[in-house]
Order: sequence, then structure tokens, then C-alpha cells
Amino acid sequence: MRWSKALIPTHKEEPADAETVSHRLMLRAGLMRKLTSGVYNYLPLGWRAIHKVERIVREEMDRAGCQEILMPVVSPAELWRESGRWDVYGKELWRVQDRNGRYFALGPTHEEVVTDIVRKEVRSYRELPFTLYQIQTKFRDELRPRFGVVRAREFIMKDAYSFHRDDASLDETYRDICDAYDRIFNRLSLTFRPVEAATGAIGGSVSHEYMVLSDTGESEVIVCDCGYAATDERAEGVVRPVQGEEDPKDMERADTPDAKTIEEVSEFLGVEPWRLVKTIIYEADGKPVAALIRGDREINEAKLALALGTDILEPASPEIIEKVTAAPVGFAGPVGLKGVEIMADHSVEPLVNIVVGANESDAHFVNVNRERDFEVTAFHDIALIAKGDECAKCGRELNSFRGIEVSQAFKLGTKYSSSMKATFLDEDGVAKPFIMGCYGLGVSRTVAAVIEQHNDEDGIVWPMAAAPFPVQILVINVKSEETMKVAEDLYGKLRAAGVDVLLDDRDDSPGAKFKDADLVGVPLRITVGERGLKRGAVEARVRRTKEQTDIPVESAVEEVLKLLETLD
RNA sequence: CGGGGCGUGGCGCAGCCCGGUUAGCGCGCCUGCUUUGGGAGCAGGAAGUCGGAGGUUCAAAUCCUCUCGCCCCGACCA
Repeated sequence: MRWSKALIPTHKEEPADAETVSHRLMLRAGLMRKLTSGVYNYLPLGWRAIHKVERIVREEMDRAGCQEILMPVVSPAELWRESGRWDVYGKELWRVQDRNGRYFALGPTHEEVVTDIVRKEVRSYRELPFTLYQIQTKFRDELRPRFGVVRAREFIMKDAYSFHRDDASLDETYRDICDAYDRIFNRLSLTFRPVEAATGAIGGSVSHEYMVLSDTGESEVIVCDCGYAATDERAEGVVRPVQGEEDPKDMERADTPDAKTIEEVSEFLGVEPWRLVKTIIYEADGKPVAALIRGDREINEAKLALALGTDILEPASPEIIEKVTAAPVGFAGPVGLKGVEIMADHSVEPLVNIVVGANESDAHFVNVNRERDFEVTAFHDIALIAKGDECAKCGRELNSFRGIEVSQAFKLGTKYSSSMKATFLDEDGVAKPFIMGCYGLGVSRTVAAVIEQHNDEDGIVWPMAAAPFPVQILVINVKSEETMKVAEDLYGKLRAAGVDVLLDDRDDSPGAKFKDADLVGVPLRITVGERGLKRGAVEARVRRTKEQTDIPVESAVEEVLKLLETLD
């Protein structure tokens, strides 16, 4: 590709509304442009990088025995009603209507559609197992699109679905695909880690997410030296006690005018936040429940939902809270709370002389003691585990890191096959629902993750596997006939040898072109200029190491090919 | 959805409080000449419904109302 004719609109200045490194660089280097919030145009360089990643994904998925298909972006609402997700998925599901007013979903994921294919076409256990996958544009009407293509409303994803007669077969495929993921991310030179994950709205039992380590990542991962690693949504652990020995004192009522939050109450009463116990009212499948946690900690709603065995858990509305506690929002407490289950985190168990809401406006109880003053229905681990807590597996102190979730795998079981009546005839002649797995990988997000990990102060530093071009020829002065002749000759011969070459033949100052070359980040740069030609050489420079070597003009093609072999 | 902020040539911004020349600056773009090894110089030039609608006023980028879009924080989330 000749830069002089290519749409590679680089910018010298930082874009105003991009925060993360990858977002800024993708804009500055002309990889993409925003069309509207969370929706992007991929320009030639960006699209090439996407293709590079797609190719690796295809190779590894195919190697793992998966079959590529393509499902439609649009799917009828009826299919989503069958699985129940038309209601459960919420506003994130992008809904559209056709001219007759019939509803459709723009696919955020394709469990329903693929299950429909398979229930219509597959009858026998003899055809199992198999895995179908596609690489396609997905739609999720995100509450808050962010960080460019990292959290977009329209994005490119590889999604795979496996079908099995039993759990053992699912386990095997699950492992195979995790192995494929390992290979994919290794080939892309990413520093990543698979971690245990919560299953969320997709459902299923076991799930792993692949996290690319990055401080700008949106996911918090809890890790332990013993090897345990899980997303904060999923992580189990022990919240260490903070209270010393204390004798129970008499419970008293304290006026706390306008003090609702933990900070306000603890400051007003002059006690540490941990002495307070938060009482949060939730609606679990429409039924109100109270959840208790130590004042300095947060509830993990995913774990609470699991403990309650509910699908839909949301904070109760102010009306419900007032009905349950007989007080305005902010003064709920377990003392005298009637008619609701009280689920408490283990962190509450050892506390004595605590402070809780009095179920009365502008009042709290102090020196409250469990058993004497209130009863808990059950204790569970429902705390959001954080760095500094104890590992549930080995007791060591937990650590944390941030990451970008580039893929995830779920063991779905029969969640979709049951609700959508997708069955096969097993060896024993009995119709059974397919056991399913699903495996997503964010392609466009992975490109951003690569840049997030591979850049320096001058721009992108592509690993060879994802680079839009492996090599770029930079012509110092396009008006110098000799220089141009050598550059064109090398360009033609490299292309003939099957190498994708970017030829910077723009009539610009050398400085501007050097800066652009660094910004765009092509791994190998060949500079052709009169200065080198006087020595009979062109100069090869490795973007990553900044190492520069002369290579003789006569053997330039061979030398470049050789150099490319050594780069990764 | 709550809080905060921003919409002015392609990009980055100033002007707005305190209304009043022809709306300005840097980068980019076009033409010419010169220049050519880390964002070149000179000269000339093109390009802006000041996000949109309504209002106040003799007069609105500037004040008021509404509206649309975008960004950040939070809530939410495969």
C-alpha cells in the first residue's frame, strides 16, 4: 500500500475525548474514527489489525475442531421469549421493529439462534459433540460506552457454541477451547491470565474469563499466591475481623439527624465505619430481603443472588424499602425487622456492640448485639472480596490486579436447550436436552488490548502477529530519483515475495514521516535515503528495540525477509 | 438514571462572565518557490448555519428557555 494514496489520517495532537492509551493511539494513528457514541469506523490500518487477529482466531478455533458458520445479526423476538431473555437481558438488548411492528433483537450473543439451528437439524447422539463458531458484529446497548473499542455498543466478536451428550464431553471441549485461547493470546504477545468468573445473565455453572493485564482495565481480579484467581464478582475469601474483645453493652437509641450514609453516621457518632452494619433491602424475584454487611465493606450482589437462589436481584425501590422498614431510605436495620429474610455476611458474625439503623427517621441503635437484639436467617459469604482479605483456599493474603476481559467461556449445561426444547435421541432411545458450552472472544477489544500492552511514548509498537503491515519503507526524499528507484524496486520485490509492505511515498519532510512511522508502529522500518545510498545501503530499524542496521541495497530483499523471520 | 463538564473551519483551542468592528490562534489543507535524515521556510489562498429551535434586544457565539449530541464519575453489565 502506498501511503500517498491510503486513508491513514494520523494526528499530531492528542484527541480531546479519549482517555486510555489504546483509545488515543487508535485515533491518532488513524486506525479508526468514531461515528457516534460506542460506534466506530475501522479505517484501513485498524481493519487490517482486526483481520490479523481474526485470522489467528480462525486458525486456532479450526485447529481445536470447531466449524465456522455465520448467523444473522437480526433475530426475532419470539426466540428470545422462548429462552426468557427478552425480559431478562434488559435494556442492553438492542431491540428494533420492522415495518409491521414486529420486534427483533440485534444479536448481543447467539445462544438462542444457534440452539434453534441445532434443534432443527440435529437428532442423534451420534452427531455429537461439535462446536460452531462465527466472527460477527455484535450489538449491546451499553449503559456507558467507554474507552473506544474496549466497551463499544457495536463490536466484533468471535462466539462459539458446543453441543454434547454429557458433561464429560463438555469438559473436554471446554479444555480444548481454553487451550486454543491460550494459543491465541500467546501468539498475540499478550500478558494475560485466565480467571474464575461469575456466570451472570448468560447462565451456567462454570466460567472463566481471560484477562489481559492492564491498569486501565475495567475488571478487578483477585489473586492469591496459591494460584487462585477470580474476578471480584466471583472471588471468595475471608474478611478479617477488626474488633478486639468487648463486653456487650446495653442497646440504646441515638438521634442521627440527616445522617444516612456510613460516613455520615460514623462521623456523627464518632465510631469507626466497621462498627456499623449496613442493612440493604433487595428484591429477590420480587420478594424483599435484607442483606447485612460490615459497614466498611460492600455487598457482592452476584454472590447474594447465588445464596438466595434467585435469578433477578435488584436493590429495592424506595417505596418497598419504606414499606418493609417503616422508615425512609437510609435508616434500615435488622432490629425489629419483620417479614423478611435477613441474610448476613460472615463479617457480621463476630461483631458486638454494633450500630444499625433504627427503622425510624433520623435514628440509629448503638450497642446492638446479635441474638439478643435481632436474629439472622442465615450467614453466607456475600462480601465483595478485596485485596488484603484472606484466601478462602489457603489463608494467605489476597492481592489484586486490573485487566481487560478479552474472552470468556461458560459451561451452560442445559439452560438454553431445556427452555427451547432442543433435544437429541440418546443411545438409550430417550430424548435429552443438549449439554452446551459457549465461548466468546472480543476481537475488536483484543486489538485494543494489544495496543494497551504494546506502546511507548512515540506510539504503537505492534507485535508482528497483529501488525497491519509487517514492514514499512520510508522514503526520505521522494523527489530524489535514485532514492525513489531503490524504494520502488524494494517495494515491488517484497510484494512479489508475498510481504505486505507500506510504502511511505508522501512528499513530506523526513521528520514528519519518521514521527508517523513510530506512531503507526509497524514492526520493521526500512529507510531509503541518499545518505544511506552513498554507502550502498538502506537502513533497517526495529520499532520495538530501536535497533538500526545498514543492509546492502543489492541484497535488501533477502535481508528484509530474514529480519522479518526474527521478529515477533 | 444521578452528578460534573463540553459542543466555535478537518484536529486542538481562545473569545462567552461584562452583548456591539470583518469570529481569532496553532496544526492540517490548497497553489507557487525554496527545502529534504526526527513533526521545514517564505508568499498567497480555501474553508466556520459559533450543535439545533425558540425567545430577549436596535444588535446575540456571548443573555434566557427548550432540545440534540459528546465526554468524565457513579449506578448497571457475558
